[in-house]
Amino acid sequence: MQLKNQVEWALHCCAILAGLPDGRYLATKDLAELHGTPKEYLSKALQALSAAGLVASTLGPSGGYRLARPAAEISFLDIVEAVEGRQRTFICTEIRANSPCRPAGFCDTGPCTIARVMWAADQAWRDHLAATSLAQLSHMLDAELDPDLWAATGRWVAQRV
Amino acid sequence: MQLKNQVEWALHCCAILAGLPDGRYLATKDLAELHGTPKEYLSKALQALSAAGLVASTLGPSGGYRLARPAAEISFLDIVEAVEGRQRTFICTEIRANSPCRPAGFCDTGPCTIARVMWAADQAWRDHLAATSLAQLSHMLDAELDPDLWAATGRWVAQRV
DNA sequence: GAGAGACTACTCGGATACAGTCTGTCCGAGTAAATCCGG
DNA sequence: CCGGATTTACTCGGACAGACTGTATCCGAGTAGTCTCTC
Repeated sequence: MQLKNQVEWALHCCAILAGLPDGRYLATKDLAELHGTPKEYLSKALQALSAAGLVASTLGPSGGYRLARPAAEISFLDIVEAVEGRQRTFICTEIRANSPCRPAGFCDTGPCTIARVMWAADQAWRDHLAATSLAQLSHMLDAELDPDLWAATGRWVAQRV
Repeated sequence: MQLKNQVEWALHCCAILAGLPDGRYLATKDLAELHGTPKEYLSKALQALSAAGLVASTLGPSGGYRLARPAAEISFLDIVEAVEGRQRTFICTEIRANSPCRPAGFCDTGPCTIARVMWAADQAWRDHLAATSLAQLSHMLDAELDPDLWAATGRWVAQRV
């Protein structure tokens, strides 16, 4: 069970977009160059973000993407679910029902006990992702790690918008 | 991102094996019949459990599988990791390093900030799975849900070992 | 009756096949800004 | 100099292809009990 690499790309792209001046857009081409990813494929991830309403796009020259909401109102979970979908990681196919010793007309009293444990773990994962916003990420990048690279990236982006 | 259905099968099989009399084995054929799964493919999941040391097998007639440890010492995480592998769900490919504005000879100060958030969520998921043991699951099945089906299943299994 | 050999039922592992998803590419349609051209 | 037409640069969406993984089946090798046969 692995998240697709588009999730990683989408997260990094959103981190960049969170630092954009108000009202400016950054093109897919620049995002792809910045991260060394194939432009056309990265575009799929950005389209998913757009479909989920996390980013807004504009056509034409000086077009591209920007965040559709303040960075504080976009969580990691929003981005992961936009790319991966909202389905639970554990699918219960109710194999209980296949039991040869199941009494005739037996009616299940509720969701499979095993599924409930798995779903609770899934929820713990989602809760953790929902607790971190893009604004917090920007703050971490500013303060904690790689301030030089992050600042240089900011200047590089500023030239393009 | 979805867990494979072998994970579901493995969990249900372990729940059955946890109720087995000491020293007795249950054959793949019976486990497959009980859950309505293809025997040969289910066998792959059981082999994975065996490779991880969670279950023990014996050949020959009256052979099959049993738990290799007390049910209280086998967690959901053990089973999930046996089938799915121990890799983290989020793979960081360090796309930071592809940045065209990365200073020459720049040395990363540590793991990617985004990866650290994703890994922390991953850990929350694993912690939750590690907190539930097969013994607890047996207790839940006994007490909370479907006691009729669970008891009937116990009798069905008892005839086979 | 005892021991050796054959038989049976099972696990294990490899080979194979098919479908679906992931990854990646290509191209045409549509759109908004910039540019150009005619009055 | 101004307004409309053209060009340009981008997004969007679909079509397509290759690689990989997940799902599933089949079969032969090996093993541990059981049965049979011979002495």
